Amino acid sequence: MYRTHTCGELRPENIGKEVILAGWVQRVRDLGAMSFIDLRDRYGITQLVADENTSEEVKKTLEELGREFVIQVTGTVRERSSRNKNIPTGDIEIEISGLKILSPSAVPPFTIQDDTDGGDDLRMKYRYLDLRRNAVRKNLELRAQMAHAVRSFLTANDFIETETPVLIKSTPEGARDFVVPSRMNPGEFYALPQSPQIFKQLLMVAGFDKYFQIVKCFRDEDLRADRQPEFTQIDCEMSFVEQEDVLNTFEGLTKYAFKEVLNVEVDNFPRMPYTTAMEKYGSDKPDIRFEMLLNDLTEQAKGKGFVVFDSAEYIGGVCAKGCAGYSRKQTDELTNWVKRPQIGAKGLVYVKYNEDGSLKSSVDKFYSPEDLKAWAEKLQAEPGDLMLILSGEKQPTINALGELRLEMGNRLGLRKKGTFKPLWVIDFPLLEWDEETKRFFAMHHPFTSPKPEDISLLDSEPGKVRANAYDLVINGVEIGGGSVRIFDSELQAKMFDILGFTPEQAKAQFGFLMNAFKYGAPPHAGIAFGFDRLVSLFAGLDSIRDVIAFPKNNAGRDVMNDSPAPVSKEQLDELHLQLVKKIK
RNA sequence: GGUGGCGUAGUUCAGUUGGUUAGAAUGCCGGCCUGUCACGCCGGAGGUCGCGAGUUCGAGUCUCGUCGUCACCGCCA
Repeated sequence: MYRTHTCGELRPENIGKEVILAGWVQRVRDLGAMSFIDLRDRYGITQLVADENTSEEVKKTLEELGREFVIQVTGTVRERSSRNKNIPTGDIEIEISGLKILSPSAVPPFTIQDDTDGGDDLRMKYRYLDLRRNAVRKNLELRAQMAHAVRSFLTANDFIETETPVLIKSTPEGARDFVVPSRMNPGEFYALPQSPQIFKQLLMVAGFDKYFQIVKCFRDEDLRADRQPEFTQIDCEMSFVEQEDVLNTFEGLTKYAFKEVLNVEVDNFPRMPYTTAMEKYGSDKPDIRFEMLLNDLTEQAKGKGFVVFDSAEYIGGVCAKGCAGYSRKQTDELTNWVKRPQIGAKGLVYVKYNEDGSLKSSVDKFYSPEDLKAWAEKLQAEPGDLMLILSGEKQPTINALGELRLEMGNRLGLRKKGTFKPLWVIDFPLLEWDEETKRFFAMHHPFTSPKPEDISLLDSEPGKVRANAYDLVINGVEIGGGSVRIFDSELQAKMFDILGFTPEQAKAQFGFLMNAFKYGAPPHAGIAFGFDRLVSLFAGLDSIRDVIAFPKNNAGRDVMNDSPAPVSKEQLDELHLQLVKKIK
């Protein structure tokens, strides 16, 4: 037996007890005639003590100890003469009678403590050491708790957890696939799934009725703080349901997770049409922790001789509460902020609605106080507020205003981490026009059903057709999305046609699904949550890397094992692969 | 594919207008220390200033390139 207790469990009631502990040396404090050692495992820290009663043999071993040595210690629990209120085991200590080094440690490159001195790069390279730190391990414990909560909720609701293949067929739609060469089938490739989409629909045809899986998905696209090449989804599909059934079920799941894991009660989730989200929040994933809604000023601001506005397709603004006192420096700062290439606005017009009711703007030359008053009314600005106005082409300007709204929300501290405001964004457009290829793409995926009342528009105005598609958004983060699927072969064929597939192409790509639908496909709908994002949201983190045990960097590299890496000539030969040009 | 930030001791950082021998803290090593818990005190070692060119009498500092890393835009049905 390596240990009788963990390093987090001994208390005064154990005093006098003979125990064996094992763990890592957090720190040795050598006071000369006596020494203290903090012994750490994932459960906590227990203080070991050696003094004049300690054997020479133990003392000798003590001298060899360094940080992160793995040791086993035998001893007696005793009361401390000076207690430490900061740790749960702070009332006791272990008087060492036996000490064994199980495994020595090189000096670690950074300190294993909550406020480590290690930078991100270094901690990634030595991820196994970083994971010893409380702060990092706690995120993964939270992740495990959440996975457990999800399983228990969905299992209790009759969902069947089913695994689907990881080696599947590449499809041209959507993100780039990771491809895997097949040794046994020269010149042919598997792809890793971007999601188990088609398989879960087949499970519905199979009559599974309610399916879920916590599953890895893979997308070969450029990364961000909240995007990894491999990530985890809570993937679900249900039969004989309508949109409302799916929304209610997964609203229930989300609330259950909040309650179980964080003990937080969240309000019912509002439903917001996509068009409202775009027009009022400038985003399809609105952060509704604060108001500051976008408002259209095109009508009010046009035709007064200000050439920038007069030539603009759209003029819109937001009202920053209590910011009328902003200095020239602050407004200049905001102007520069919106002019950054990432935001792309040409400039920023501001109107200060002073406490005394007067109005001061950067365009006073063109607008009378009455004009500005009308703006204030539209933006619901009151004395003391600052109105910020952008103009230009409609869509880019709305996007920029949405970004500006979030930035002001940040500056005003309106985006608090512990506050959770989920909502459903619904009625997404079915199709998206791509300028480059001059064709429509499915905004969600090709199996998403149009709203029945919009089906008549499919031929005349495909861009206006709304889908039975929905996203769960929490605090401006897209947590998940899904749709009601098409289960009618004829409608599905029409969709493929609109998406530019010939019947032959459609058959080659999705023939087995269409074939399956011939044998009695139930109406079905589904949803998938980004599990990593959900965990990082619960943890109050901005990067999903912190909730993944071994994440990749933003170039998709694992800096710990230095992958991806070249493979040998023999491996390539076996896979019937030849490199076109030598890299590096 | 693009924009920007960062790269100096094991680590986190400072380094003035381009100017003598590149500093601090922490960690590490040695010594002292009987109640520490961020122990304390004394001493010591530790540097390819990411790499390569260039400008200059002289480059950690300026220029260009390159590599690494982070954030963002494009991209991610």
